[in-house]
Amino acid sequence: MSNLDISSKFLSDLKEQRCERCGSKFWSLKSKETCGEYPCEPYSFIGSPPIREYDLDGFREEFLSFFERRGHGRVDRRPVVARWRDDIYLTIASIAAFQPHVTSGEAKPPSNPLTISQPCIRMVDLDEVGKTAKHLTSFEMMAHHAFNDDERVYWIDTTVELCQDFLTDIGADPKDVTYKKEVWYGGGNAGPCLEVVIGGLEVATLVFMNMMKTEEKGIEINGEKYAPMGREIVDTGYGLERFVWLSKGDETIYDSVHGKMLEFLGGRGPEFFRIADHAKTIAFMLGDGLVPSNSGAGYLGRLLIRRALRAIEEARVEMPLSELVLKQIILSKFPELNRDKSSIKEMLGIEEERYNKAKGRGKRIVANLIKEKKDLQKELLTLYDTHGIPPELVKDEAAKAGLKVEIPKDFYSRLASLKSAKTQEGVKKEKPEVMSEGLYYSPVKKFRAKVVKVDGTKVTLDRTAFYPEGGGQPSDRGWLVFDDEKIKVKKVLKEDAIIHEIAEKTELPEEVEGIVDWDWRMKMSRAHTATHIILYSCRELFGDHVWQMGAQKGLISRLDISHYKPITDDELGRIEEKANEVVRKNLPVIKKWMERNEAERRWKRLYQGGAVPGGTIRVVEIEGIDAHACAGTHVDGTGEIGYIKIINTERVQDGVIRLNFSAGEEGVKAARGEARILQETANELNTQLKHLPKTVKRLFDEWKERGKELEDLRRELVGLLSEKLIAEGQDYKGVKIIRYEGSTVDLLSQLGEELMRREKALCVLGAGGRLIVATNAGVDARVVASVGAEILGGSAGGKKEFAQGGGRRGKLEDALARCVEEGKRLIDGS
RNA sequence: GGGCCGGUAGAUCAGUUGGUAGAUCACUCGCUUGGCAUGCGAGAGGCCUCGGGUUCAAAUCCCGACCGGUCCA
Repeated sequence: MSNLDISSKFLSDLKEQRCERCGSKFWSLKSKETCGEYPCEPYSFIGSPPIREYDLDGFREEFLSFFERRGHGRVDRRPVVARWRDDIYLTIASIAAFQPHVTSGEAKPPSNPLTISQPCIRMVDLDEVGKTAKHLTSFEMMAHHAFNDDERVYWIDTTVELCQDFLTDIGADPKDVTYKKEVWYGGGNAGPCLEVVIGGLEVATLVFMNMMKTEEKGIEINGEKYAPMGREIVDTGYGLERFVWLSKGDETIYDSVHGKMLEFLGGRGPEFFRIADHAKTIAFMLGDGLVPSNSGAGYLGRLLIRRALRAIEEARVEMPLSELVLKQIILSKFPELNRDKSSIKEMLGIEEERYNKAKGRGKRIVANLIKEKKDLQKELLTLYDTHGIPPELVKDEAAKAGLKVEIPKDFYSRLASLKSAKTQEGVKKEKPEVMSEGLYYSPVKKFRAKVVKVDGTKVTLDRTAFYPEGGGQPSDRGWLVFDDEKIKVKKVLKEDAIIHEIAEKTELPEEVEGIVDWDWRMKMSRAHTATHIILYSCRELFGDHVWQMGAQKGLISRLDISHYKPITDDELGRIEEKANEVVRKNLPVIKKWMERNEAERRWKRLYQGGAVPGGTIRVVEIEGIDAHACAGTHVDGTGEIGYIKIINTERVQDGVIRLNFSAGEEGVKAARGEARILQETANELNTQLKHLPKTVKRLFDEWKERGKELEDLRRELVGLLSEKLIAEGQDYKGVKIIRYEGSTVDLLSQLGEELMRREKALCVLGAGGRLIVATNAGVDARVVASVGAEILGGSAGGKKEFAQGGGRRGKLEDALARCVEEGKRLIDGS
């Protein structure tokens, strides 16, 4: 039997049949011509529901308690933002909550078997929402999972029986149920599956995961190869919303699921369906701490928000998006979504404002293009790609100007192909096992170790107290000591093993002594613990949407947090104060290894630094504050940090703010450095530190005032000079020849201008290494200026009536004389 | 994480092959009117984001930083 076959005692009691329409294999109690699923068969449940009527909360509880009674442990939902994964942004299925660590066998499941109702978000069908009767961007996937390892829980038989029992339990006629065989794959796993169909609607999928992706020989599914993984996992998915729809028999799933919301919106139809759907998905995203952004997971949030705003416009609903999202939060009855309500409201307000601005900007850009008579048709793609202007808007604006623009049917797919050509290969995975024994989590400053391997300057030891680079923490430094030698360890990396990079190539004895640069280590440890503290301070101040988005420790460290607006100077001060308060309390910092699922149960905000490998994870807890999954080195009490100085903040992306800071003596140094710069500035201006801002403002104002005065004076001088120069200038064949050496080019150009207004003249003006030729006598000023500039060792150019030039050598006086000569020659010739 | 745009007056934007920084709206003052909408005239308002380079000369060209917009995964 192949890994893709299904056999079950339960199914053998049913009739095995083949669909006349689509050809797929299926089982059911009674004989049927088709597999029963739409479009082979129409939705027969509409108007005549085949099960008892339920609402969302009622059905969810019915499901979970049914499986609880059948020995399944009930497990809390995970957030829709999949922070424990580095391959997906959003939770797209219930099994995603247990991938990859539980499915791979590394970590124990929180319960086995278990049942869960997991809110999921899928963006793939975004365009279908509202257009069809059944597509949603967010839904709850209810499931019963069994992980068959050393002990066998259950496999195909029990799964199908449980399913059938449950369906009967909620009032379905067993004869109405068909099980259709398919092949399932996703998230690196694959296996056969049964689609459970009632009334034409697929309400559940029972997946029997028994294979995983492989590079070697295997069965090919959708272009990828899969081989048996030696573990069997029951992965079921029951669509909560679909069951509720089935139970009500409404025309669309939106009527059944979003009835109250549609009432609140006061309308029905594709736009209203879309608003209801998107508002709920946004509620889950933001409620689970996603901050809208121009990149990363946050972009998916913004995308949905913009779609929702467009739908609101189309439906002419006169309500701000934030109100609709908050309404969905209330209707969904998930209390945890409510926690950061004021931030959610504010974020949506900001996003709405941003959208309106972008729209206004879009209109102006299109208007400009129309004015320039550009081919809008050709610009559609660029306009959307670089400015985010939807083609519909271009069409509307063009229509207002009486122009016709056609939106190509394949617009979005063309855009996609434009992109996919550029997408790069995925990042390769690292994380091999550590071969050397790591001593770096104990306070070991000196150790003896055997030399295992030397490859140039790369040394591997059987044990080491050097912390290897990782988790945003730079590696330890130190020395290897043997005989009479002491060699510097520059860097330590974790590759196959822990590699020590030493300063020079050398012969090493069998055994060496390692000395860790403890001063450096302590600096890094202080910085690392400080990072955790600052993150906590930010969350306390701003709210639950604050997560760590990245960090790098060093003498100057940085912490990136998710937050939707810039941090003010005042807030920065408060973060710093709060962080130092934690330092002063000298709270214990507890590090311990824990089973992943136990740690996850205990702390909800473990994964700040991103996905963490392994079934056992290291947890760093600052007592009474917070705990993170973290592999870095830390101080034992927050008091050891001494002092935290936040240097500044910067915006990394929309929704991500970077805080630069220093800890301990480095913090003091940073603070003193700032003070010194200020003091030097004050000294330079000959003022006291406290008067610095006032003085700088006064000086800057004065400087501007001086500029204006200078301009006035120049104007007066130009008036006087031009009179004088005209009087003194010599006449040459009806052209006044004026030659003058002045102080600045600015003055001379104005002077030239003025003289042109007053006289028919040839003006040759010079200042420093530069000269200006202005004339209205019909000769080319550029030629005249070039001749002069040549003498100065440079060149000249400009307009026919007004040229400039200059150089670095030679005498200005000679150049001017030569210009006059050349000017006269040209006048002769004209 | 990657790509594409942009940064000039309070706002929106022009700025020709490098050669004297502009328009429109808003603002201030004056005139027009019984008053308002308006109309006419004048004026004020610019480290052209910052730093470096090329050049006789950079808002303009090159490199870098900072800030902003936008699309995709």
